[in-house]
Amino acid sequence: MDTITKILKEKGQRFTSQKKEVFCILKHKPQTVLEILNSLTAKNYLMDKTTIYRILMSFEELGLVREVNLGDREIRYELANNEHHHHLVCEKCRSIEDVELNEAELLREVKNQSSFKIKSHSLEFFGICKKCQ
Amino acid sequence: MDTITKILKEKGQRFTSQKKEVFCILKHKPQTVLEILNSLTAKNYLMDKTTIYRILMSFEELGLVREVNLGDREIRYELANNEHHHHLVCEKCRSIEDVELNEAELLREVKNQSSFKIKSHSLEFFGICKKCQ
DNA sequence: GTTCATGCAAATACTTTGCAGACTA
DNA sequence: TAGTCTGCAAAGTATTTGCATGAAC
Repeated sequence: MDTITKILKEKGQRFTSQKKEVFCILKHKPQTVLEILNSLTAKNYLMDKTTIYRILMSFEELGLVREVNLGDREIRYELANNEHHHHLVCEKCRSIEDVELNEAELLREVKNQSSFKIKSHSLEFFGICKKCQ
Repeated sequence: MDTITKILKEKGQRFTSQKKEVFCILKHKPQTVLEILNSLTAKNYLMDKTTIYRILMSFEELGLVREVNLGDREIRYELANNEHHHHLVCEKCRSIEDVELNEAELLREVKNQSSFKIKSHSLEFFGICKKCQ
């Protein structure tokens, strides 16, 4: 929460209460714009949809937030600075579990194959959760 | 192209020329609905947008097609049975490079951590391509 | 011939834009 | 106080739905 103010300040941007709320709500899990809106409403924090779109766009450009696709034709957003982790998505109940993996080996493999300069990656697993099996 | 007719038949579905065209167009690269429409138009094959939506939805349910997110707020579709591979996406020019990786080790790691039954996964890398560096 | 699929039109839903007023620094 | 940000309204896109016609088997 401290880095965010610094990053915003560097770009001459303001740290508003709306930005704070969006940032906090994203700590829980990746969410679509509508889900974020609903989460905020549930917390009794009313905010216009447009503002959410604008904040997400700005956060994404600043590298604070990244997109996640959980395979249901929706784009979700999650914090980028969170401990880097990946998702197990249940195709039945759509629940999300987190896993932490060591992907150093993978990155090395890519480096060997290509002169592409990797800055980030996204890795999602799809299947059936314990409950639904 | 043979498996597809079989899979469709099993579900009592028809193999139409529209489905064939969508299937073929997806061989080249992951594309959004609009991109598919444009690719087909360029080939002089006119098809209604609605039909593309419906075919993609059906292909996805049958496991023939999967979603890909290249980080630009668009959902693209690609063939699922293609040799399994991953993407290097250039954040500057938005070009896509393919890589093949051995992810057996990763899958094993997940298995150790969770009783989730994995059926598929998606892995994308973001960064800067050789040209744009 | 039966059943499923497509195209068109219309209805919804989602996202972006412009601008006046509010707020941060 | 200057300059950014927000909310509202409206415009612009994208996606879904319903139904009549057409195509596959």
